[in-house]
Amino acid sequence: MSVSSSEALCPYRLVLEHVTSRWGVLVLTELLNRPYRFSELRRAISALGSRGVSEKMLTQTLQTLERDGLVHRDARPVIPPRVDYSLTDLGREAAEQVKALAAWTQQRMDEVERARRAYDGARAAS
Amino acid sequence: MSVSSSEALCPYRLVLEHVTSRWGVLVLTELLNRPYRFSELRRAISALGSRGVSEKMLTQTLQTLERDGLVHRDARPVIPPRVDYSLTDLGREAAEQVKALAAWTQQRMDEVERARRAYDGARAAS
DNA sequence: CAGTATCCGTGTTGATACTG
DNA sequence: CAGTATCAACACGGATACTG
Repeated sequence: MSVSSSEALCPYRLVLEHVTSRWGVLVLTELLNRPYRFSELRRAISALGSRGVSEKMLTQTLQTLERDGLVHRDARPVIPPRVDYSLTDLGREAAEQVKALAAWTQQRMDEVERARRAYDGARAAS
Repeated sequence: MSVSSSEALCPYRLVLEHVTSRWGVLVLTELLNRPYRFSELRRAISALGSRGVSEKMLTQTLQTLERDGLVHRDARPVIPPRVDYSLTDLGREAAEQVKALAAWTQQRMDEVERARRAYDGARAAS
């Protein structure tokens, strides 16, 4: 999943890729808790993922999600700059779906890992 | 999404990427209807997507999903070869989640497109 | 602080040709 | 039919440096 597949897919597939993209999932689920500022969000994601987001990727992800109407960007013209990101109503719906899928994945993780061991074991015995 | 991210993510993120990968979504939702043979599945996916799957990608996707215990592969030793793919119980659960997300995306597509036009319009007026 | 711009390595993708 | 193997192109992701 990539954030900005430039290819011509059916449009809904594109949105699906955005919300399930590497950082899209994490951004949406984090924002489900509360609004975040840019760097704050960056740190929050780095804290839970195996590795942090680059500024570039976070920017890109946020822009894509904003364009899709899932994330709201509130830029205040102050110094130093302050920008708050939050979910729109649409974004909240998406985030909840994604979170449900992620939750399912976590719940069933042990079954998946058992299946993997079985698969790998069978292959090693070739 | 990519099917086989080789990087070190938390393991559940990996499964999430598999099921939401470009072809993973389509394979799972197709198999939700009924079992398919390899080429049959290939044609079915090509029929609904904007573009077909390459044999390589379909193979890769199926292998990944099989390893995760989501897809069952039934290879009969006959000539010509015949291989049937179907969902496991685990795979059916995953497929239903994915389908729900995809369905949501389709339902809300018009809202997304309105948001996009608004976003692009605002940017064009710079 | 919140980005933008640029470069570059790498992985993923997809054609094509071939095999059992 | 159901794959495997190989190769080339390209997009993605990240590091770095810079800006308002």
